This record gives sequence, C-alpha cells and structure tokens, in this order.
Amino acid sequence: MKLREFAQQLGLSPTTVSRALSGYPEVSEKTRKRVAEEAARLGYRPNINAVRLVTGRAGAIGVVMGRSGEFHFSEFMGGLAERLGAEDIDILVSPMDDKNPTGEIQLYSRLAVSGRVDAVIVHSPEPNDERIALLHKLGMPFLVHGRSDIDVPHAWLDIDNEGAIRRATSHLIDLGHRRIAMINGRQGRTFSLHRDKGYRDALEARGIPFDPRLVAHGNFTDELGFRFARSFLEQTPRPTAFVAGSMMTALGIYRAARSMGLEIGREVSVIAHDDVFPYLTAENMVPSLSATRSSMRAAGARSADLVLQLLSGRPTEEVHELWPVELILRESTAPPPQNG
Amino acid sequence: MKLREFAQQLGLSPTTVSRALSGYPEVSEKTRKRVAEEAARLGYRPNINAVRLVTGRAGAIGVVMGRSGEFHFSEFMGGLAERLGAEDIDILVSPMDDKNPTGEIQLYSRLAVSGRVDAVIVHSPEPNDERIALLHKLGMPFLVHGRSDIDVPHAWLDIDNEGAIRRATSHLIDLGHRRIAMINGRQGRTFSLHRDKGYRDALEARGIPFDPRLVAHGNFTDELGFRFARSFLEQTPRPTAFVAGSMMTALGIYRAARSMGLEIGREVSVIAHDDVFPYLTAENMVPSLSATRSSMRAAGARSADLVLQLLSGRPTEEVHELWPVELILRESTAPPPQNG
DNA sequence: TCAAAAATTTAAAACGGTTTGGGACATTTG
DNA sequence: CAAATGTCCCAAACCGTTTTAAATTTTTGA
Repeated sequence: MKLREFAQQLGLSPTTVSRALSGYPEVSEKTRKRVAEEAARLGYRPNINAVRLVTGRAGAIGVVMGRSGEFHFSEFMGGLAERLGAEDIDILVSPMDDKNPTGEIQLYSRLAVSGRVDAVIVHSPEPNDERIALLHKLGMPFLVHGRSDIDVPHAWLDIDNEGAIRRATSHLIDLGHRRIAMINGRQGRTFSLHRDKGYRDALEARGIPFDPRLVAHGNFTDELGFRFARSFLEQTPRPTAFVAGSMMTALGIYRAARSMGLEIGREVSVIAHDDVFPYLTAENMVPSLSATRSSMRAAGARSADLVLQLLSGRPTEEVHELWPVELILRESTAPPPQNG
Repeated sequence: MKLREFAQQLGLSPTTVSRALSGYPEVSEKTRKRVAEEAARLGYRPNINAVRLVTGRAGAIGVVMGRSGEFHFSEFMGGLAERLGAEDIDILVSPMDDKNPTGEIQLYSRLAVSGRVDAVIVHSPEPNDERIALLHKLGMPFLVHGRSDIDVPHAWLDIDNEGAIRRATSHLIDLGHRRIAMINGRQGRTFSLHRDKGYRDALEARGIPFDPRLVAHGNFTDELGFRFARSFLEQTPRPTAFVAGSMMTALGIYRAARSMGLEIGREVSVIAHDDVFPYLTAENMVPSLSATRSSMRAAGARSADLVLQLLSGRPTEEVHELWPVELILRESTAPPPQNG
C-alpha cells in the first residue's frame, strides 16, 4: 500500500500522514493517534527505498569483515545487531580480501561513495591507518573499534589493552616468574602494539630485561599458539609463563605444554585475553584459564550506540571510550616451579 | 555527481547514459565504451537508492543471526560475502532474540515486508519450520541452509548429515566399538534429526541396540561437550567412542576424557563434525581429531550463487543441493581397549 | 464581533534515477 | 529513388516518499 492510498482511506493528505508518522509537531495529537492506529491495522509501512532516496540517508551502517579467521567477529556483530535492531537501521557486511591490501582501501572507498551506508565501523586499526584517513577525507562518519595514532580526528571505542597486559604480566612477575613469553596479535595492529607496550613496561618496572626471543606475533589461531609456544618451550631456559592474545592462542599453548609433558598451572602459567564467547569459556578449560576479560558483544552493542550518536550530530572529538579490562585469576597461574 | 550532469558533460541524454551503463542493446558499442570510460574517469555512480526505488529491487539479501554462540556464522558469512562482493549486492544482517520465539517470526515478517531485501537465507531449519511457511506465503524468495520436511516448496543447500554420521558411526563399529555415545546439536533442528538417524541406522545395520542414555542434544559449546561427555563416561560400562556435533563439542570431550585420566585415541575414540575453521583445526588437536568435514565457508559462497539464481528466475524446485561430506581419519579413532 | 495569530492541513516540488513511446538519421530494399 | 527497416538518441512519465510554501481552519485578544 502506498502513502497516497493510505492517506485517502483516512481522508487526509499524504503530507499529514507522513508527518503524523514521523512525529512532527504540526499534527494534532488526535490525528496522529488515528493515523498510527490505522497504519498498524492496515499494515501500511513507508517504502524504505523512497524514504532513503528523499532523505538521503541509507539507514544502514557498514562493517567490513576480514577474511582471515575472525572468530570474535560474530560476537561483535551480535552486540551491534542487538542494539541496532531496535532502531530501524540495517547492518551491511562487506567482505575484504586480506590478501590484497590495495583492495581494502578501494573497498572502503566504494562503500563510502556508494551511499549505501551512513557510517562505517573500522576494525583492528593500525597506528597510521589509511582507512581512517580515507573515510575522514570522504566525510563519511565512522567509528574505530580500537585506536590509531593517525593525525586525523576519529571516534573510537577501545579496551585498555596496554593496562590489561601490564597487569597480567605484573601479576606473573609477582608470582615469581622471570621468563615470561608473549604471543601477541598481528604485527602492526594498534592493539598489538599496546599489548607489547604493557608487557614491556611491566618487565621494565621490575627490572627484568626484555628478550625479543620471547615475543611472537600472528593471527589468533590455535595453530600459531601451538607453534610459538612449542618453540618457546624448547628454549633453555624455557619460559615459565605465557601471556596469550586470545582464547584460541591459549588452546594452542595448552596443547604445546601437554605435548611436552608440562603441566599448566604448575610448570607453566598462562594468562590469555578472553573476549567472552558463549561456546568456549576460560573458566571451563582444564585447568581453568586465568584471563584478562572484556566482552566483545558488549563492545559491539556500545559501538552501535556510539555510531548512532555520531549520526545524530555528536562531535567526533567527544566520542572516545576506553574500557577497563578485568583480570580474572584462575588455576592456570601459579608461582613458577622451584627449579625453573 | 548526478546522471543529469554526467550526461551533459558527455553531450548525451540521461537515457542513453543510463542504458549504456546498464548494458542495453540499443546503444552502440562505441557510445557504450565512451560512457563507461568517462564514468570511471569522472567517478560517476548511479545513486543506489534512486535505482532501488525505481527498479523496486533492494539490492541486498538478508541473513538472520541467532544470538546463541554461533561460531560458524562468521565462516558462512565470509563465504557469502566473498561471492556477493563481486555482484553489487549487499548482505544485511538482522539479529534475532533467541529467547523470544514469537519475535523470530515477526522478525522475518518485518524483513520480508520492509522491502529491504530481495531474498532471505534461513538457517538451522526445523522439520516443520514456521519461517519457511511464512516466507513462502509472503512471496519472498529464500534459500534454506539445511532442509525441512515442511509441505512448502523451498530451495535448499544442505550437507549430507545423515550419511556423514552414518559413516562415522559405522567406522567406529568397524573398529570394534559397541558403546558409542553421540553429542548432537539442538533438539528439533533438522540437521540434528538427520544425524540422529545416521547414527541409529548405523547401529541398527550392525545389530547394536540403540541406547538413549548415550545420546545428548544441545548447543555446540565446549561446556556442553564436557558435561555430556563426563556424564557418559561415568556410566558403567562406559562408552568407548564419541560422535561429536562440532569442534567445540570435541574440545569438551577431550577435556572430559583427560579429566578422568582417559587417553583419547586409545581408551576413548572421538569423531567430530568439522565445519573447517581457520582458527581451530582438527588436524592440530592432540591427538589429531578424526572428523566428518565440510567447509562452512564454501557453503556460504555456494548459497550466494544459489540465491542469485533464484533471483534471476530459476525455479525453486530446481534449487536443491546435497553435499557429500568427507570422513577424515586421524589419531583420535582407534579400536577400543581390549578390556573395554 | 472581527482582525490577527496560531494551529492544522494541503498542493506541489523535490530526490535521482529507469523506462516508454517516439523522432531523427542512416542503411537497406523494391 | 521512394519506402521500409534499423540504429541511436531524446523528452517525458514515473517510482513513493519528504518537505517547502501556501491555504485553510481554529483560537485568541481587544
């Protein structure tokens, strides 16, 4: 049903009906109520594409999905969707070809120019992130999930990676560990750098020399966790503790330790960062996994809020949110063995 | 830049330009080429919302995302996106509140009526799936990922769950196992039923009585894998083998076996279904995990193809695809212990 | 009571494209 | 060489809303 017909049935003009439905003040309360009721009864809904054309708004926000196994992606999306479902705003997912970095910038460019989205969410930024510069230049509103050092104003939501890893590392030092390995995220991402810094600062604060042979970078996969852990554990003296970038990494570390006959929580301590997944929980691992913890789903939900605020005019400079991270100690951390 | 201005710069009428860009035959090859080149050079792109309004097409397909930990969701999406990125079609994600089943049907209804999408993909259907009936009634094209017994024509893409589990179970029987436990997916989903059937048929074919105390249903989480496996292993006699619905379930089973001092691959065999994740691979587990295997990402990509075919008029009845499933044997399966 | 002000409602002009129905020109046919 | 056939191109109508500017009705104030 079109607005025209609907209005006719009500004996009103299209204008009045449109205004009544959009909550303009120029329409009397009585009329508004009648229109709302009849719309519900007759099932009238404005044609979304006509609305989009005339308002110039897309009614959607864009998210670019990396190809390489991002298992936290669906949690973030879940949070986003949860919050955006209430508004009448869609989530538009674009795929990215990780293998072709030039493609990425084109992708963002297309997304921004195409008019399909009103805003974009940028993930896993780098300190000098081209995408941020591009979106700023194009005037497309965007929220960065993470942070960047780039000299371009950008709204962001991030967790305190540096503080989290500093605390985790400090805790391991407090327990008596001196050789602490770290398996971090992909080289070059801001969050990896922040975690590196937290780790180094914690060591430095206690006068423990930084050993580059104890730090590795890579995707958050079980396999890399295993391979790095394995190669670290083969060093002599071997590390007595690990700081892991993700739950999957931790799985790999557990596996590596076991494969070498080492008992987690006694001979090797592990703290991982946990994004909180319904299907894999740190508490249930054996031994239960000590973790720095921050809900990815909550971040998604909050990101939706912030994007909506940006769109309704809140200035970019105001939208910066840094979330603290919990440190939850469980069985996987303990003092190092005496003859470590 | 608008069509008007762009056409003017070319010294052509908007009509001709529009036709040239849309590949109509009434335009000479020479003109078409010139228009295409200039469009690229000047960066002209038709306003997507105007196109949508006038053509009545949404240029997007919808996917409903369940709330409960669906870690395979992002793999499916990845495949979908990969294929749809080439076309000019968006993916629209809607969230679903799992706790409110009435909400689900409303959600699909809204999605269908809203005109935001040209087609919908339905996940994890049930034998008598209300959503399928609804979409059919509303005349919204849709593809079911999975199958349903409902008496409504529907296009679907599914893997041979029944055959996969039948083979997996048969293999365990061949190895000598007699008490085989199965930890399946959520009760009521068609794929769970198919797997149940495959399991029972395999037992029956070898004259092994079906014991309901060896079968459990639930979400694919590490935790449920652990809890069910644990309770099964506490039975006497205990099962000597497990068929697991997912990688996460398998993780839980490994954990349960270990927690009871049982060695996987010697005292307990495990076969799981593997949707193929970049971050957690069956091959890397210790011991490496035997698995029925089918790429979720490939299913997503193919689903995109099939939806496009539906939209371009291929009849629903023709679009049925059943994929065979590989069975890959690794270290987690072996004959049962002699005194089992 | 009546003009002015305020509150409602409406007609018409966008929004930026696609597509229908011709018209102009070039090419073939009888 | 006129008529018939193709090939390109164009003007105008239309998609279904929102919004501006104007018209109408109601309320207010002297």
